[in-house]
Amino acid sequence: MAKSQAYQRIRAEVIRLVGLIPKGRFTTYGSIAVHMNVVPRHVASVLSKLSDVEAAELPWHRVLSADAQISPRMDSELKSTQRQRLEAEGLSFDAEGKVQNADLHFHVVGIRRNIRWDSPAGV
DNA sequence: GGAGAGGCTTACT
DNA sequence: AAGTAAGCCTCTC
Repeated sequence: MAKSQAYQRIRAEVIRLVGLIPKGRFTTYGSIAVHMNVVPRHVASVLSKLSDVEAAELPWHRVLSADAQISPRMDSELKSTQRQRLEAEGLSFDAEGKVQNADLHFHVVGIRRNIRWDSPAGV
């Protein structure tokens, strides 16, 4: 029995969902959180507390913040790593660290809440 | 057992 | 439009 079954469940789901993200796509903490019916912070916390093995195997870099940006609170090294990995997968980043064509590369995690990128008009 | 913090989000000011 | 404040639930000290 784990310390908290809830957290175990959450972590397992996060891992699974993140692992399901296809290459060249991304999703957001909020999307995952909503999908699991948890708060976004949990998703972030889970990712930050992942095991080394999981962090190495899991494409956590495909998880971005709500605005399709790399989380600014993240460690500097991780931020650059994340960006490099995403670029390596074919994603493009703006000078601000925003994903270009976010709506095109967004991976829907089961459900989708009302994603409000700045310009849905482009679609 | 209580208090602080956590890779976010949303809403109001 | 940008910045500040509160919220969510769980973990860790």
